[in-house]
Amino acid sequence: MKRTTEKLLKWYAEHARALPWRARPGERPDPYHVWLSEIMLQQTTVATVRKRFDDFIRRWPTVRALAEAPLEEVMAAWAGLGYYARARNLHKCARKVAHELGGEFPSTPEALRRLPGIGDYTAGAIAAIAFHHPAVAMDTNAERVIARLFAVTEPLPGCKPRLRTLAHELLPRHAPGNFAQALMDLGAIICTARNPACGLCPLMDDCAARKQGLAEELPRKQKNPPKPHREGKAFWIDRADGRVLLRRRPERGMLGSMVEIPSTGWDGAPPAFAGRTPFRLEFDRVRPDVRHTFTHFHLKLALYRLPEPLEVERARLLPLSPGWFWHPLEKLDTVGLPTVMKKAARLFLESG
DNA sequence: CAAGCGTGGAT
DNA sequence: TATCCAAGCTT
Repeated sequence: MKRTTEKLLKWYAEHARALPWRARPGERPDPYHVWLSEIMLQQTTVATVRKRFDDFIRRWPTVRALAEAPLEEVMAAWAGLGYYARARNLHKCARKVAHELGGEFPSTPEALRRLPGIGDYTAGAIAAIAFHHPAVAMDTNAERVIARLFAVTEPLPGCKPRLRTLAHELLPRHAPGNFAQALMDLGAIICTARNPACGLCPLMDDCAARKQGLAEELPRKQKNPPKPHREGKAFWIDRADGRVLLRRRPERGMLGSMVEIPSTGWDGAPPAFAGRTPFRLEFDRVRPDVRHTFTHFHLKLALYRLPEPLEVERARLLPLSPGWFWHPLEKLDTVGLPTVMKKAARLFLESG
């Protein structure tokens, strides 16, 4: 085994973070736990996942239990975590494992890779961590550590194949799981994107970037394009019996399969209702506006509410499209609103 | 294969 | 306020 790898594993043995989805020393990790945590952690901070992982495990202790759950419940449980395609794929994947694979996750990267929501990184991570399969798991941490260790100056994503090859040369076949997690912990604690703590790094003597004074600027990558500003309107249509009109968004696109307060315009799509406002009703403006930033644009959402709640008999006459539904206000917390809609709902409730 | 896809925290 | 970043995947 390479000396660098030995140093890394020794450091990990002493400094590994204790995380809810990690097995205790000597115990076998549960592939279901590893899989769920890896999906949650895609582009999401450890701090955020820490708060949500246990909720899922408690509610659905096994992949079979998760497969039995209605999609709507899984989406609601995922609300606030973002990148909602992950939740749809999580559910699809659970059903596939439960119904086509006998409830057992595959153990090779190739087989894992065929499951929904599992790409190259996640396949490698599950195989290495849960099944001790000799695979590398190239996430942004691993890429950053390796790029610095070998002073790879070619920018991402072009250098990805080279980084993978270099990582593979360090991979200890007897401890692929610890190697993967060691790279991630080192990247998260020491070899951080900004202000790396090179003075504390167990690999400082081996690091080519440090020797060349390049650590902070590697890996190189293109700048993100600026985010445009968009605007939209959301409508609070409540009923005298304490229900509010909501709708489930289509599966494809922004906030796919999530519940929203009827709104229009902000994603560039035409409104789902005819006329300027839903059902040509009259509305009062509610202040302030909601401001929210998505992956690729800033949103300013103007809020409108009815002057008075609709009488139930009159509300029944509204021609609701499929996907629209009256929801009890006291259960608003459990319906699973995405964050932008949670912000809007809060302002509506405070205004009424 | 470049673009689309959430959110919260740090700077 | 603006920008970047965080255990990426899909089309």
